[in-house]
Amino acid sequence: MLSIGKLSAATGVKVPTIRYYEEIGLLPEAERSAGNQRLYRKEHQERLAFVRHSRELGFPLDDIRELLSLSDRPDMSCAAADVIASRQLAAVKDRIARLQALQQELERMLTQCAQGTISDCKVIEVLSNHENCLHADHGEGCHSVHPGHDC
Amino acid sequence: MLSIGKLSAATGVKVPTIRYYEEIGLLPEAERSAGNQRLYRKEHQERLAFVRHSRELGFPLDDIRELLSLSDRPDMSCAAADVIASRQLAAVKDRIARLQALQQELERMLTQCAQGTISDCKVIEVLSNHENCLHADHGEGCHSVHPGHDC
DNA sequence: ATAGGATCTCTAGCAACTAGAGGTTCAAGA
DNA sequence: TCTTGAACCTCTAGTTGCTAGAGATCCTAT
Repeated sequence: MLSIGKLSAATGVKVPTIRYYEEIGLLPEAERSAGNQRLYRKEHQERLAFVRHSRELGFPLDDIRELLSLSDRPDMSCAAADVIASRQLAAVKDRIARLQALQQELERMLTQCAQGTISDCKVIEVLSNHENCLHADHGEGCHSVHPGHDC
Repeated sequence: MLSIGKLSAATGVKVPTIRYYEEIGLLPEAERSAGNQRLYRKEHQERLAFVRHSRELGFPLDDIRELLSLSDRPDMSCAAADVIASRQLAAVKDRIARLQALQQELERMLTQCAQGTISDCKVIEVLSNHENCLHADHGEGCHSVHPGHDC
């Protein structure tokens, strides 16, 4: 039986975060000691490790909730888990592509900056002028944009 | 003189977001019509476009606030703007590296998944076992970890 | 027995918005 | 000119995934 502090140390998840996970139903309610303190076992530790690893992989808590409910039913097909992971993979690839474009643009900004005054600083200039930017439009087009604005 | 809706259409920033930016002091308080509706000019539009583009590049609002105050003082050295952009570039590179590791791991998960049942689903298994993961430790080590936990 | 670290609950706050309620103003058509 | 309905106003509350603090209680080691 682990205290919440030990569980935290064992999993690398902070104490208030563990309580938060319990509160939102991601972890079951812990047993309590005579003095009302939470007590955990190996199975809780494993579940929490699962959550932590999934979070590190970028899964939102709702997806983790779903994955947990899947792993509780080991006789089901894993197609659902596959779908979640695929969705996540697509999101990761998309984020990488966007970030690489941003990286290019930031590098361009920085190499052009002549270390002069603000009035000829390319950083500010690039940020001011949307026209000659590289970073927009990767795949599904310019997101969250109003009609009439083409970036 | 543009209404807030026209400004929104012109910049691609949603109406409530514009009001929010004004509320937090990122944009100056707008003039008002006789009927208390906000009115904007070209300079507001430019400032908002600057904010939007910076947000797209991932700058947090506080950095944008700083960049805006820099661009208001065109006689100063642009070293400060450089610092902000460099910081952002470093953050972007770091995020790319992490995401690429995640991508690898997700792909590994998915290719190993035999489309069987949950009980032999690699997706769930990989998420359960932290030991054989590739994604941890990129540069500054395992972040946000308690002493005693080595990931 | 006691000191002080760990735990408890509760509330509030962070970024960066988004959504809704309930009320007012503006612009275009009849 | 009137009317209608879209756009605007303010205000509050919600989102995600936590984090920080207050003030009280518990547990463990000396």
